[in-house]
Amino acid sequence: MIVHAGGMRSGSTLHDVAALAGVSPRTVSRVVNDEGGFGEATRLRVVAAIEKVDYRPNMLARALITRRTGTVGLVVPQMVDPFFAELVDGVHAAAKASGRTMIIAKHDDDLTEFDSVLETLSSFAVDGAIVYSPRGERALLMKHAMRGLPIVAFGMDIAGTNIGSVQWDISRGATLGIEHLVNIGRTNLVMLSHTGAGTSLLLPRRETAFRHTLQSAGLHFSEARVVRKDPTIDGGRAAMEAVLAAGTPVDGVFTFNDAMAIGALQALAVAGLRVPDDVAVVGFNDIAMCAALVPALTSVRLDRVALGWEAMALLDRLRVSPNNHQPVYVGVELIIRQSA
Amino acid sequence: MIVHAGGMRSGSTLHDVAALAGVSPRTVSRVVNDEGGFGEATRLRVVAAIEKVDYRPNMLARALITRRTGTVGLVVPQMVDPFFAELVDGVHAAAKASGRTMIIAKHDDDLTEFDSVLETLSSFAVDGAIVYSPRGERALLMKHAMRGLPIVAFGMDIAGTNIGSVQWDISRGATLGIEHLVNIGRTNLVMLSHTGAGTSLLLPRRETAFRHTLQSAGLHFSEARVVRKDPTIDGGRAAMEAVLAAGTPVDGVFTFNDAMAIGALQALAVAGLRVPDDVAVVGFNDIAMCAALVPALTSVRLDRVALGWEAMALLDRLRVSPNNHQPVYVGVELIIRQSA
DNA sequence: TATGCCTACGTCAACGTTGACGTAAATTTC
DNA sequence: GAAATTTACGTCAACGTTGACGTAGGCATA
Repeated sequence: MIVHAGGMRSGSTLHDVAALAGVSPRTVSRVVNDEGGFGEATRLRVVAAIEKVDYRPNMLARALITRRTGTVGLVVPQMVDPFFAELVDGVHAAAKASGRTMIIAKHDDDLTEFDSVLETLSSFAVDGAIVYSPRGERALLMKHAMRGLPIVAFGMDIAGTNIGSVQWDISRGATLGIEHLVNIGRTNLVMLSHTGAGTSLLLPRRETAFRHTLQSAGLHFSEARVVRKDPTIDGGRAAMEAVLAAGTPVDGVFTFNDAMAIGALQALAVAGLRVPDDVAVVGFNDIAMCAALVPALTSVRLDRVALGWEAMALLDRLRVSPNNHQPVYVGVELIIRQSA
Repeated sequence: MIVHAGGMRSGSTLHDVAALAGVSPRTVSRVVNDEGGFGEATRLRVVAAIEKVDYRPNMLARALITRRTGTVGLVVPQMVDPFFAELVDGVHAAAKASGRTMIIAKHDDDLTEFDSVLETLSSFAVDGAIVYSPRGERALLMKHAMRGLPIVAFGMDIAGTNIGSVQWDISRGATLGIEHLVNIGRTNLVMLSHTGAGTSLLLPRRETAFRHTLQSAGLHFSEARVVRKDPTIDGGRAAMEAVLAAGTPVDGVFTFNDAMAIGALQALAVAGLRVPDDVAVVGFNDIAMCAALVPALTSVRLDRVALGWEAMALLDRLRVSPNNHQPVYVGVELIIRQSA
């Protein structure tokens, strides 16, 4: 069958190019992959032929043999929370810089969905997966890692064959935020925390830091100073309202995340309290919106770009030697704005 | 080579299963795909063997032949804007319900990145792509569609072989929002719009609706009543401040999107104006956060779940017959809350 | 009883590419 | 100038799966 000159077929192959250039498909492959082992004149003919038939390599066929695709998978619970959306951006930047394409998947904190997502990535032969596990789930991670998928997990201590982790030092971040409240002279601190203490691995560290920092500052800690609600704007507002309604004296608030801080700001405004004059507020995560709030929110920044880089680098190391990789920690930093 | 009984190999194949079950690989394939043409006793042996060697079909090999993967690609500019994050959710729900897995990619409004993303999806043989094109770019869409990738584009009028579109009736949505301001007795309306009028296809419709609605309500329209800034919180705040600084009389504000509305609320609060008593505000898109604001934001809701469904359904129709598909419109609705 | 059809498989090639290996000609080395 | 090496290719098989087709045996039908 003759390839119609200049015609755009739905898919041309190495064979089409080879026929047109008068060489073997293997040589075309060498040119495409720049393997060397071909002459300049040949290269030019092949390149011209590739152009003419609009040849694109078939990743499926290639990956079937090489078992590599130049693609990394990123798995997050969701993207509606800007924290994860910005995390995606950080990893995406790192992937792009290292010449890889990235495909994203979400699991909505559903274990079945999570499993099937890892399965899909695995069956597409991605070079590795960077994963924010639902509720710190480990078993499924281990399973897929053992089957041969290199995995970097966020925010959890896990290690083993084909698996490593990248984390922020949450405790230190929380301590930074709380110490700042102490340093600016606040003595009646309250923490607005996350209901699901038992299910999130990240949670207890912030509360622990709160307790310890208060104690080492010589301030009184009591359980009444920790209020737990949903980690949302509404949850933050409700928590702040509860604190005010209970009459707890308060001049400083530290929140589980920025959404709760936004809710707290709302409740304080409604109550006629000024921020930071009457009450100082420190958020956590430093989502982009923090800077656009009135007053702009002081928050603990978790460096998402650095996290993306470290995750990508760890993935590379896993592919070289799949074992014995220590958790990697990336920087946290307090961004001081108007609210505290 | 003998398969070690019960051993977990990095990848078992149809051949391993077949050897263990004492049948041909083709028969195992029939069982796996439930094609029929096998006896119950055979099926049981095969299933047991699959279990024992932990067999997983290799999607690459399968897709290489069938050219189908049961996977759809979703391409969006970014996910930091909650509007897109919620769009992802809508499509994801539809994909899940129709038994497909979804992979997501982002292009950051970069044409090169956009091209390479479509290339990647194409080379992974996704069954189709659902795409929010950067700045309404058409040529690249047509190119990839012509090469055989079924594409559903969001929010732009486009049709052709392997390509169709799904849209909201932006004009109607804008009209709903503006008429609401008129209906509650506001006569001095202002629109906070998007700077990049020339580059976004969606933009002019809202401004046109603003002009037409004012005129048909017998209200005075002047260019001074449209202020254009970045479609962000900061942009919205700046635009609102500009309106107030100019001394333009205003008791109703319609914004390009919710982020700008949030900025407007901030500026109004700083200026000591009450919402909605002094100034009513209507946003656009109805991102989830609208309900959590104080005051809760009245906004034009674009049904993202319905959009996901329609996109998925259109993709199916494209696969059956690749031509002559009219743009599909999905509902818009005004959600009235406290701000107007 | 011969014919036709259905069931339950097996065989073989193909999808598009790359790894392993072979080889003739050109080039370098001693 | 013969031997060794390198260059520039080609050939063949394999990756793991499915489509197309073949076939032996069982069963119903004429």
